[in-house]
Amino acid sequence: MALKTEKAHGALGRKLSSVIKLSNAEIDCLEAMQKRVKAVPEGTEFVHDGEPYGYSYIVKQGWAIRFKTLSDGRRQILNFVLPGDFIGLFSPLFEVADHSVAALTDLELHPVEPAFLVDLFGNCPRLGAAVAWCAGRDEAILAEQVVRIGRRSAYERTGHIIVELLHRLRLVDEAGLNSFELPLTQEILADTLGLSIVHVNRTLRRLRENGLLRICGDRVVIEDLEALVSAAEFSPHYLDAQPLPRKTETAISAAAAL
Amino acid sequence: MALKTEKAHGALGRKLSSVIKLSNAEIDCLEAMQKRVKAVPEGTEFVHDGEPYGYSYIVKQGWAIRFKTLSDGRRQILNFVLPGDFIGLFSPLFEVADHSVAALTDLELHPVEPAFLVDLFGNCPRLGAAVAWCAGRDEAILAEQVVRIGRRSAYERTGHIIVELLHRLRLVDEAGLNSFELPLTQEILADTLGLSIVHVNRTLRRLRENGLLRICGDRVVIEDLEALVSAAEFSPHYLDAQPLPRKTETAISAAAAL
DNA sequence: CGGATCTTTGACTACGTTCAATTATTGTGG
DNA sequence: CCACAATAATTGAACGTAGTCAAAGATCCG
Repeated sequence: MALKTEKAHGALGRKLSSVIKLSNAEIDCLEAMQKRVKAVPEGTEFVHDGEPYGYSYIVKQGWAIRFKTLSDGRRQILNFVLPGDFIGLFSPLFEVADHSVAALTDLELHPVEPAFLVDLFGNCPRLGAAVAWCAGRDEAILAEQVVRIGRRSAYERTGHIIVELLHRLRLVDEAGLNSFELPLTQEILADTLGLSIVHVNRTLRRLRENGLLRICGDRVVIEDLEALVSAAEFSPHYLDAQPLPRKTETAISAAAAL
Repeated sequence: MALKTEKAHGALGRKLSSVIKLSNAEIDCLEAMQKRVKAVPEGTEFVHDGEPYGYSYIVKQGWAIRFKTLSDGRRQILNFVLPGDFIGLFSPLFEVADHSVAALTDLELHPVEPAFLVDLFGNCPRLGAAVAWCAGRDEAILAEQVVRIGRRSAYERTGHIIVELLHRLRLVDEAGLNSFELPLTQEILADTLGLSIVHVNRTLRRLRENGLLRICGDRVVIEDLEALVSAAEFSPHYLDAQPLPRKTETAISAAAAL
């Protein structure tokens, strides 16, 4: 069973490892949760606002967007869904989806049964807590998206999201030290940042001219991370990625012992 | 025990009743969760961004805001916290808070022990599911906030949040048919909607002149709800407030039986 | 009553949008 | 492998929504 301690167990495993030290039983459980694989081709909208959500998913590989569309076509992207992220974790609790989800790249998903999640909290409470941590972190990311759009300038917004993506991708081993694959058009970036395409283009140019970052093809290269962090006033603490507080760990273990 | 079916059990009870039919055992549990009461005077910031969160709370009475502040003083309010809402439900899972919370009015809170929440899912899974539903709904509200700020005009934004508040307050019996108490200055509204105070003022005037709504003192009166909903392109489905899907109910009951 | 906070309005500014056209880039079929 | 269509990126010019600055009323509250 030595293999089980060998890292991996997917992007989700890497993410959760930053929060709890996974036991063998928990690794088994995590693997059971990621048995099935479903492929979704690039461009597919596979969750539709206002329609039943269907499954919860874990993203094994690829990028997706959660978004809403207004009647006149305006679109707002809520956030990016990256490897190791959940999609629709709470969806079994709702009649219909409150947003749509589409694949930005070819996707590989692990469908997760609602019943499996329910059992998780009973059978594997530390893992359940770690999954709840994911939900809390996703909400923190969404909260930061509100601040980004509501109170930051276009220049700050654009820099800020790039640094956020760097941090999130690093956590699942999908980013280099200061560069990563960015499978986004400027239109997608615009709909994420609440800007027009034209203005995103001009803002990226400014960031490039100032020597902060460069986008070539599908790749971002951060030329001066320190300056970028400072220009965007980026603080990573909302992304957490630290072990659960000890108090909480003990409370969970106590509950498990009952 | 007839009294237990008599409605009430606080704003949270009213909210959860729309999702699950509460059994007597669940009502007992809900009451146990709301034994302690803590008063917080108007204006107090009682959760601080970057500092340990402390407790989770249930709001018994009053309004609060969750917000973030940038270094130069710009502030963005994430959302309003109303009676029956949770504050910091996930906070035990994080080292520090990713936002601040302040009382807009005098507040009465029920502090909730993390351990209590952990036990909840084991002892009272339907109630646990209902609490999870609250978390999912809060995320949906935050998602709508992103769309509001990112892709709606000032006029739409302002109308939209008023209708949202009407719906949310109705669910906990805090709103009349088309009016409610609104303990907000225009500055608070501005920081919520990502606008300047001056522009909020002008936008409210336009809404008034168009006969959609009127704010007098601490009260909003919606003069023409239909027109307001249409102008703001408001769709209430993200606020859900429907019974849990049957499939999910059965999955939860099955887990409980083990 | 008087200070503080909040609201309201005007004038000016600016950040970001819209419209339009040009130039890559990408993907596809002949 | 190239031609062509489609998509994406880039740039310019004009416009408009919303921000800033400033000052005058209104309201609240001790």
